[in-house]
Amino acid sequence: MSVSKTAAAEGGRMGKEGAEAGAEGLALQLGELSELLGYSLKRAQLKIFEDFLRCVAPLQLTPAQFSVLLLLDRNPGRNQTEIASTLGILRPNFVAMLDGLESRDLCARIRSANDRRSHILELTDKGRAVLARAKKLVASKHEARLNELLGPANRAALLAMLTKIAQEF
Amino acid sequence: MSVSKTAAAEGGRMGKEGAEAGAEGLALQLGELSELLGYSLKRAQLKIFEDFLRCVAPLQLTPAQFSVLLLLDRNPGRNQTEIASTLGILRPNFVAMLDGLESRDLCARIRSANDRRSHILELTDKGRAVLARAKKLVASKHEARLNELLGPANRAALLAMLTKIAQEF
DNA sequence: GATAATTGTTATCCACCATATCAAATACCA
DNA sequence: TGGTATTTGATATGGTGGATAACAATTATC
Repeated sequence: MSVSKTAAAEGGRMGKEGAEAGAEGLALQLGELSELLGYSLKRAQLKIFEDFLRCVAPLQLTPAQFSVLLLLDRNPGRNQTEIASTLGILRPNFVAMLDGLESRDLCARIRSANDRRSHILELTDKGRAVLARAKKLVASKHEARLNELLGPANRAALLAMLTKIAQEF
Repeated sequence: MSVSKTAAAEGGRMGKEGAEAGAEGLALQLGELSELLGYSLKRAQLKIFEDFLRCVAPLQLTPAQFSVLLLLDRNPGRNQTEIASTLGILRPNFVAMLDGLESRDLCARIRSANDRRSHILELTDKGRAVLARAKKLVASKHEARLNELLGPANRAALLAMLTKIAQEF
C-alpha cells in the first residue's frame, strides 16, 4: 500500500510529531495512525464537540440538544418518532432526552388530535429564545473559530466532504 | 495550505435536502443543521467507524484496538501509561482493553527491569501477524473505498484539515 | 370484529469515558 | 539515611450514549 505523504507533510508544522525536547522520554511516533482517516476524524470530532460545549456553555446545551431544537424549529407538527429518526436517535433513547428539554420548558409534547398515540413536538417561547441565543453563540464563537483556522473556502470544502461521506459512504 | 474546491462543488447535487416524494409524510428539513460542521463530522465519523468494523470484521478488531496494535508496533519498549496517553485513553480504561488484547495473545505485558512498577508492552508474533492482515484489509477495503468516493487529492486534503483541527483547535 | 402494526415508554444491557483510590515501586530531599 | 511525595498499574464506581425486548394504548388492516 502506497500512501501519499503530502498530507502528513502539511499536517504538522514540525518535522517529527510532538517534538518535546523534555527530560528523558521521547515522544511516541504515530506512524501509520496519522494516515488513518478515521483516527483524525474521531479526534477532530472530539475537539469540535468540546469547543461547541464551551461556546454554548451559558445556555447549557449539548450538540444533540441543539440539533433537536433546530429541527423542531424548522419542522413544526412532527412527532417524536419523526424527529428522533432523522437525527439517528433511537426512540427509546429520545424519551429521556425530551424529558430533559421539556422539564426546562424548552419544548412541549402535545397529544395529537388525529392520532392519539403520538406526541406532536413544539418549541416553547423560551425554547425559541434559547435557540436564537444558541445560534448566535455558535455562529460568533464556534463556527467563527473554525473559519479562522481553516478559512471559509476550506471550511466549505471540509463540510461538503463530510456530508458526502455521511450520505454516500 | 490550499484545498481544491472540487469536493464542495460535487457535494450538493440537489437543491433541497432529501426530496423524497413518498406517500404522506414529507421528509424533514435539516435546515441549519446541514451547515453545522460538528453535525456532519459526527455522522461521517460514525459511518467511517462502521465501515472500518465491517472491513476488518474477520480479525475482530475495533478501531481503538487497531490503533493500539499500530502504536505498539511502531514504538517498542513503551509502558501502558505512554501508549494510553498518546491515544487519549485514560489509564484506568486502558487496563481492560489490554486485558482483551493480551487474552487473545496479541500483545504481552513485560515487567520492566529498570522500573518494576511499569509494564513494557510488546506485540506477540500473533499480534504482528494480525496487525499485518489488518493493515491490508484497511488499505484494500476501507481506505480504498474512501479514495473511490472522494478521490486521492480530496482525501488527502480532508485528512490534512482534520489533523489540523485535531491538533490546533 | 379479530389481528397486525404503530407510538411512546420502561427496563435492561453494553461500550465508553471519567474520577477517586489503592498498593507497590520509585523519586525526591532535608 | 529516612521520611515524604510521585508514579504505575489496577480496582471500583458513576455517568452517558447507544441498542434490544417488551408493554399498554391506539390505530390500521382485512
